[in-house]
Amino acid sequence: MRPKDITVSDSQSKTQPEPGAARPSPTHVTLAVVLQVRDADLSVLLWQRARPPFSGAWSLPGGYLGPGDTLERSIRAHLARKVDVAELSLLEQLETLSDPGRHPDEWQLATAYLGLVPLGLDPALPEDTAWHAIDELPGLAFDHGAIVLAGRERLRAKLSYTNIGFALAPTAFSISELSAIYTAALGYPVDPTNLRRVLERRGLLEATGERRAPGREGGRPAAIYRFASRDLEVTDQFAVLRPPRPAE
Amino acid sequence: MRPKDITVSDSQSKTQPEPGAARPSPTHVTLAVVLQVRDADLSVLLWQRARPPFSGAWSLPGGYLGPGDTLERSIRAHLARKVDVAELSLLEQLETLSDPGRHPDEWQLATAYLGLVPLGLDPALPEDTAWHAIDELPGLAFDHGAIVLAGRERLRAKLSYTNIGFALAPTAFSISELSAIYTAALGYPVDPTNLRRVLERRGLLEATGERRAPGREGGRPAAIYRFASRDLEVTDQFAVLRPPRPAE
DNA sequence: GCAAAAGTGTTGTGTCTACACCCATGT
DNA sequence: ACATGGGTGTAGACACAACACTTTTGC
Repeated sequence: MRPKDITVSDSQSKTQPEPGAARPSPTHVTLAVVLQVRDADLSVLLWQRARPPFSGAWSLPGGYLGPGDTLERSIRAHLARKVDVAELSLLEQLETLSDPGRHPDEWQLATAYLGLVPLGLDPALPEDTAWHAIDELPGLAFDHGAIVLAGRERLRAKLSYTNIGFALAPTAFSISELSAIYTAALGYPVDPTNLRRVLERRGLLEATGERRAPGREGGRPAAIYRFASRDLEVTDQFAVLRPPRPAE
Repeated sequence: MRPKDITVSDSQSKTQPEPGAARPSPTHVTLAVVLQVRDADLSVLLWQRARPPFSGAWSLPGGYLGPGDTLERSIRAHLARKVDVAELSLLEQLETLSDPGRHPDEWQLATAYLGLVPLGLDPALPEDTAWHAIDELPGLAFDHGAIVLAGRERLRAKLSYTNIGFALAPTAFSISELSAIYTAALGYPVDPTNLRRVLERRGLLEATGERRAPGREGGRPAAIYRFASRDLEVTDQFAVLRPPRPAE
């Protein structure tokens, strides 16, 4: 009844692993698609590889899974070397990639995570790390380009039927700021008027009572809101936020 | 710049892995939540463990990842020992679990898949394998109970905004049969009248022109339909199929 | 008073549920 | 004929987009 294709790590028959060759057991890395709205663009945190393979190419931050770590602890630890982990407002698993050809030199599995950073934070970054607008990505190392797109799609879908917006927004914000965040993340304009009504109907939004002082050009002061919860919740199983109807 | 917590599989500094103890590299298994509507119940394929840990307990089918395999090839191969793989109408990745405590004896990662089998097929099963109605599950080994629930949730959500119904339905069916399938999978009644209109509006349904001969009790013969596509497609990013409004 | 920015009211539309009604067949 | 099950028509509920209008501020 025991699977017969085990080689290493079988507690009964202990074989010496053959390093190099056709490695019997894969290495495992964790990666993260860390997204933030910066300057009205949805951006991703990339790291420039210093050595082969893909030397010089941009890639997702991450690294090997350490002994006894969970996947989540691993990616948090690797990210901590790039960004202050306390600034991550959300971290969730995306998928695990296993194509044997995805790494040229070794058999490597990769578990990808989606991480979000609220607007406004600007963590200090190491030299080899930078934000890139997701619409103008360079070619990425390995299969990382596809992973970034998967992360963006996950975010876009969840904006519709969960309160995930809290993870992109600062703790307090005006409705027009929030609308700008949704617009950047979704890639199409989101009407502030209707956005507020949708989020209010679902009980996601709370008025703080404060108001933002208007700019030098005047204008009515904006009311300041916060999200009622800062934990991910599915608010509408069957959701919302359609793109605008295309003009005739 | 290189992650510092690597042990094995670092091509520069080759260290001898320490087997046993705190194993430096995890084992990796693939598991599948295989679902089918049987007798008006959504059911899952389970396998009764023959040896410790959890000897005698029911668990998800699967096994170790073989050298050079992708995760998907691995779970297909393991499932082939239980069910004819040709009968799987859908297979997609769910999540990868990595809690070090999830297996009592070894450090083991598990990647779970969701598999679907169309109504009507009744594959021959080995002695130690059986279908269980998902609403009356026994306690499962490891963390498999939670994985089953995750699989069911994924299915339920996708019934709303994709054409995933094709994977639960036979190739040809009447609307009332299809409604029974959706009802079993979702756990609440789905009106056949409206189900047809929703699926037709989205262009998912095709009339074959044939009709089903009525039963011994008479009745109008049912028109026979098929799904227009048998590949998974997201049909409505922002979807549908609400539970019935609770009666006052 | 006028421009600018925020917020409210209102209308219209698409998509769904609910349910009454009509159709085709067997006995 | 009438019971049984399938199919159609229609009305109402809702949630949303669109957009005109009103409010509040700075200059």
